[in-house]
Amino acid sequence: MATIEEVARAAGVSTATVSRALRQQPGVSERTRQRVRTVAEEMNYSISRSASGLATGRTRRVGVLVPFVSRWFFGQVLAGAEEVLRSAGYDLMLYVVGDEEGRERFFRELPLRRSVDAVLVLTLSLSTEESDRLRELDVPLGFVGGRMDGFNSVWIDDHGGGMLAVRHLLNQGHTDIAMIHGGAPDALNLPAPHERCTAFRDAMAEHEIPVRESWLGTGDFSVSGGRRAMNRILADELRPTAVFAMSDEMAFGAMHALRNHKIHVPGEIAIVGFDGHEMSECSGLSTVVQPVRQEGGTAAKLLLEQLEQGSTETRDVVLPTELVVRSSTTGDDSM
Amino acid sequence: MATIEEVARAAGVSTATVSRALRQQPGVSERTRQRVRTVAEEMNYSISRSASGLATGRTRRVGVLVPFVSRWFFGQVLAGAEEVLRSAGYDLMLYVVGDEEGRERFFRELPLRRSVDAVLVLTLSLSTEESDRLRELDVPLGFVGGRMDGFNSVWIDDHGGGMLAVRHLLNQGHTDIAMIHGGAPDALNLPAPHERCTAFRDAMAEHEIPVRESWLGTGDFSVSGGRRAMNRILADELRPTAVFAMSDEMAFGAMHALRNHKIHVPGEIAIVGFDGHEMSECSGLSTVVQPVRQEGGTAAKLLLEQLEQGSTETRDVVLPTELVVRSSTTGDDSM
DNA sequence: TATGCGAATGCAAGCGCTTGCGTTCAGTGG
DNA sequence: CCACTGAACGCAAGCGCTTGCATTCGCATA
Repeated sequence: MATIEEVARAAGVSTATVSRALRQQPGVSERTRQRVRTVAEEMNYSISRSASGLATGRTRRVGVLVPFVSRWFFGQVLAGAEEVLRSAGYDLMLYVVGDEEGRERFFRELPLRRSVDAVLVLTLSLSTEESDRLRELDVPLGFVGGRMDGFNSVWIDDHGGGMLAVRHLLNQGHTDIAMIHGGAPDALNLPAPHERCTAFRDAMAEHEIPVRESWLGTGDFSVSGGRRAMNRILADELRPTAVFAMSDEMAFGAMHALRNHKIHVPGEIAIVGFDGHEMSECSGLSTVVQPVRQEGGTAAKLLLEQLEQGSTETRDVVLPTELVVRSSTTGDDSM
Repeated sequence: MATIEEVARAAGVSTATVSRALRQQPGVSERTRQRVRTVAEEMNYSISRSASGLATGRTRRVGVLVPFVSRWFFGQVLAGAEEVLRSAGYDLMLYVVGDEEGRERFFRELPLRRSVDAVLVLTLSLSTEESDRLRELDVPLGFVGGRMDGFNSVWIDDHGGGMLAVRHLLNQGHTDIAMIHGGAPDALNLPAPHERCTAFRDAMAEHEIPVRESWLGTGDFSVSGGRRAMNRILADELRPTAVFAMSDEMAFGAMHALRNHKIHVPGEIAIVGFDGHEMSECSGLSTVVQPVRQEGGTAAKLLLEQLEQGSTETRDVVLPTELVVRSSTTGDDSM
């Protein structure tokens, strides 16, 4: 594997010139630059990131933290970020810090210290200590899923989105509305889920409809959780006529539960989700669509911009949501 | 950010000793080792991967290639690999090479040259040139989803799994069986999908049942593709009584299509999938479960083993599949 | 022809580690 | 008491780049 030294010798120039030529820096004549490039290509030369990193102090690598990779939402966000990073010539180092143990270890050892130019946190709720620990890294930071001091933040209007969903149900004439939320401390205790909850209560309050507590279920953002929550709600003496699920996956679970109970959707119970999961269309699920990939991509872009400017100034971006109505809330589809 | 130099000075030893102490190498007394460790911790020292990499020629990084991240299957495999790599102290560099453009660029530039100790390819069918290009890297290679020369390979018995599924249908008395496969050149043109197809034909042949070509649909491994395929099959003058879908996601799509046509599952048409997708349980889908996470984890382990032994010898591992029967093929569940 | 001046290029000192080898030193057997 | 030994430790030469500064060179200007 050729080194810059060998390329320099082969091209009859110094290593300095090779370095400058290959990195498009000024101070090299066009003739020389071409020759160096050709020689380098012929020798199948590729720069040693380690050496380059040592010399410059920059790694051209971005660390990305996710709680899971195997869930649709995170996969999408990750894909969006990866695409932007890759086309900017940055490598992406993936850290999955879902379980408590891995997480604890991650923040203790902080393996990305000195090995990453920036860090992107995807929808992972950080404790104060954890975010401080990241700030100590002294590199540009990005966050998807809420606003965060010192982080370039990208999020959606969760409250607005939630209102969209619940008002839609209310407009259909529903008053007996149940809600399936994420989880106890709201699962990942992110602002997003909480906002959607608040939106539910606010929309109900708008119409002066009291919220029935036994119609509030917990589904930890999973399909099976959604099903369990729905079953629990159905165990109540009264039955709602509509359900607002805070994620599509929980909505899917709920729909399965309803099917098992032979309860017709939307005839007997209407249901609306949140996310715009790829399967929502097939399932005929009405949902609040968020631009998932774009969230990851935008966050990556903000990060790269800050990296290039070398500034410490962070930016915030709020992305739009949109209600897509399907057969799970309107009877006009065969269901 | 402290360097080894500063730690050495603070601990009153040479950098050599610090290096050896921290890396658990012999030649340091226990007393010294402890002192160094304490000092390093106090100073919040962390090694510079670049410098270390330059000096040793090893990066403690593994490159992972995936065609997508946002699909359940890939997410799971990736998660399995990540976990193993992380706990072995390796960082994972993610490369998504789904689209043709990114892929072409990836193999041309080969950004992981010199920046990775090993490469893991997840269910991505490589052309001969592409795999040769990886072999040129001269690092241990791993592959999930089939056998590959020069790669530590992990796969499942796709043919056996397919037989399991189809025989199950046959045993239920079905003879009119349709199949939804991945895609034209079998989508990612991996051995796996092809094997499952062959299994279908073999199982049918076992029972001397001819395959009806108009009951073979193409669903590109997606939910919507599965739905389309099912619709196309239903457009045939004859209607099958069972369907074998080569992936759960396509099976989900097919089930939605059936529901839209008000065709009862399994009463009128039974359906069996392949994968063990997390939603298969909720959907009551019978399926051939494969140990997805484990596939990623095993491949990572093989890679690490080879890395540690420094050998060039690769290994192959075949993981088991299992048929899980649910309500989509047996009527005993309310569906 | 002498002089000046950019542009092009080379020199060499790092960047922060690792590691082969030499040195020191306490302990041991003769 | 001395030579010897092995463990513990330090020296310093890299690893392959980048980059500030010095040098060279071609060419226009005086």
